[in-house]
Amino acid sequence: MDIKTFCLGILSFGDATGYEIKKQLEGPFRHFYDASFGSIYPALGKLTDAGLVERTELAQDKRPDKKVYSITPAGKMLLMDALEKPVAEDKVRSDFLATIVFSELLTPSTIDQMIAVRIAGLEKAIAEFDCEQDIAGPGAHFVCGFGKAVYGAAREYLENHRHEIVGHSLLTKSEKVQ
Amino acid sequence: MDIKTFCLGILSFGDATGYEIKKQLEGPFRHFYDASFGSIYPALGKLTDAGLVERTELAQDKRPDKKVYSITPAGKMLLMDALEKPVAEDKVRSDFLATIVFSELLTPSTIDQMIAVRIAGLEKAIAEFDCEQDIAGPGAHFVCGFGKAVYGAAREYLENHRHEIVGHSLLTKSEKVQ
DNA sequence: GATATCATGTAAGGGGTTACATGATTGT
DNA sequence: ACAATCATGTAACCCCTTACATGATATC
Repeated sequence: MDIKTFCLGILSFGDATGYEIKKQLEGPFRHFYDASFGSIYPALGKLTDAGLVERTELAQDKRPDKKVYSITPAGKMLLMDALEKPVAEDKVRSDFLATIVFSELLTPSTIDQMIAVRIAGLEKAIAEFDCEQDIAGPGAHFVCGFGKAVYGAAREYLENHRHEIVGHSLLTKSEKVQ
Repeated sequence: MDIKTFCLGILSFGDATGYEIKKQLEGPFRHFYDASFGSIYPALGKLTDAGLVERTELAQDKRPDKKVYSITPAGKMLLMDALEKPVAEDKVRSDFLATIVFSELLTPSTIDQMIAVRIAGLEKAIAEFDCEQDIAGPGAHFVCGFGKAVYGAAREYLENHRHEIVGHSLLTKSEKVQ
């Protein structure tokens, strides 16, 4: 899903500024979709040019004018068509797992700490999926439940199996280079 | 983890050609790390220039010369240093979940089919994690177990909760645009 | 006094994919 | 016949992030 479609989706829940769309991506959703200002603002500009959203400028004191975007009927039609199409496969990039594959080259304490950090990160993410977020509705609820289930399983696996990976090698770095 | 480090990691298990490195990324590992020829070949060139790997050309009949790469001691040192550094957070991009967030705009049958496709994809991935792969060792085994646990939890969640998301809206598209 | 929040936007750069170029052999 | 496998490499392109530019107000 490109950033334009995502913005249309957020705007289908109600009017928002670029800044507010970005804030959505700091909640639980950031765990499976992310974007920066550098892609959000240009996307909103293009959507406006295409007549898929409308822009209302609100003058503000001592701040840039707030630009509130709302989806147009044409935008909503296009959004629904886009959502109907088969979705691309999920893409995961895990430096953590890639490092684990090569973990024979690491010291046990490094691996152990890496896993501890990862468990902490998973717990933080699970807590985020638990919180109330701006966009409610059955879709967001389902997704948060999914996140909790999957990240919970990841944490559990790490806790139950970390002993299998830590301590497989006790060589020092200079010995390993041989 | 950049592609150069990944190539060094694969080569730490044994010599390989660019083609063979790419093949590794068609097994279970592709679910958390991917790269194309367009990034692998240039990476191997740079690693060779930097003296981190060595290239042996094997002439072949009716085919481009096979170029077998092997990691040098300097390369192994650099790899171990790179692996020791704190890893970046996992990055997930799920058009599937993003679409679910906006699923109020979809017909129940579309959602239902999307979930069915996703479950099938997860089952295929789980089977891949189950197979024997070229790179064995405790790291790869741990990672495959992780994949099975996490993807299994995802499949289970979808099976147990799909009824909560399907059928929340029975409006036709023209009604929804209103 | 420093950091966070609010609020928008641009430009350079990075990391990657896709498509192209080449071409025999083997399996369906 | 057609697709897949083997085998390498380049170049254009794309999308996105990072950093920059601007600046008041509120919080710690």
